[in-house]
Amino acid sequence: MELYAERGYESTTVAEIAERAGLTERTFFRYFSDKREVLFYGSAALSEFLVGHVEGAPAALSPIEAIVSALVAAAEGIFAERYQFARRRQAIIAANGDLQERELIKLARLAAALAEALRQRGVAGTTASLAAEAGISVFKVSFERWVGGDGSGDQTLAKILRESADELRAVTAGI
Amino acid sequence: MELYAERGYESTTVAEIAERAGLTERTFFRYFSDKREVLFYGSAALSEFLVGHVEGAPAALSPIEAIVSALVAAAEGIFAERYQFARRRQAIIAANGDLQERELIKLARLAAALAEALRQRGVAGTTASLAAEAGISVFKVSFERWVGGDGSGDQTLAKILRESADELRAVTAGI
DNA sequence: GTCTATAGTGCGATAGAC
DNA sequence: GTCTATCGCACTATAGAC
Repeated sequence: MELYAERGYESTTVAEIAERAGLTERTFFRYFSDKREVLFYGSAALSEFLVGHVEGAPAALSPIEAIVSALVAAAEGIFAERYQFARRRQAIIAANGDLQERELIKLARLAAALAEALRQRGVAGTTASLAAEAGISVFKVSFERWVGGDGSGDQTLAKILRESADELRAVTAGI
Repeated sequence: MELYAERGYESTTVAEIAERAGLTERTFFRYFSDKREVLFYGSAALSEFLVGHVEGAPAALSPIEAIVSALVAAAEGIFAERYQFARRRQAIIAANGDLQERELIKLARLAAALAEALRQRGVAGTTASLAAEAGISVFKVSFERWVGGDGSGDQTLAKILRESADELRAVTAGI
């Protein structure tokens, strides 16, 4: 992140990253399948966190409620104390198309994992996919608003998530 | 597409594509910014089609209705007569992660363009983003169901889109 | 059209941990 | 003595500079 922030993602070579880390290039590629992946280290943990919450959600919760409550839990338990980190990381990603692509596929895989967790709760296939995709849409829009703020971080991600979820309901009510 | 289908995306080189097309490698890269882009030739036209429909939609339509009706128009005007092509193309993309990433960023940019078209209609920023993202979610889920069918194509994409949009409304009503 | 930097892979050697 | 992490090196293809 230091190097990507200093000189940009594209003009940073893997050799430079490896050198600063005191390793060889070959070892970098042992840990990270490619040059982008190093920025997405925490995504597996986030996925497990969210899937666990959906699995453990009260049976009374509707599919979309299970998803949104998992997202809110992550906002409070994971993201709340990482505001500055999230802003720095997002600025790097926003500056490069390849990194945006990687971010999008991580979110898509997350949606797929959440849909599968819903199916385990007995939710029908298409319903599960739509609830998960809608939840990720809420997350994307909310996260952008959160890190795109003035830097004070006074609006919590959890609050923005709840507002956006409400607004999605209002928006789709018109179908 | 022939080469990617025959031997897979990864084990096809740009040199081979250029050779079959009777061109040099250098010329391939003049037309396509990278090896993946050649599979996404039509995406600009699709974006213009959808944005045009949203811009020209009756003022009475709600944001989400404007999006869904544009998608249905594309299903009928563009995709309906390209079912086998869509299936072949999607099979190639489904077999490779890099291609999936490119597909996702195309859809994300499409969502951004649709959101912007809604803002031109006077829709508030967050509402526009959520309506566009929700619309693209419906499209993704619907398109997968369409090309993932038994190959008969008896279910039209337009019909699946309408059903999925209805189901999204039902799903989000529970928020 | 020519040339070159860099990402990423395959394979084998080596060193250290337990 | 086995297992695992790092390293060294050769090699290819993409993609960009000129």
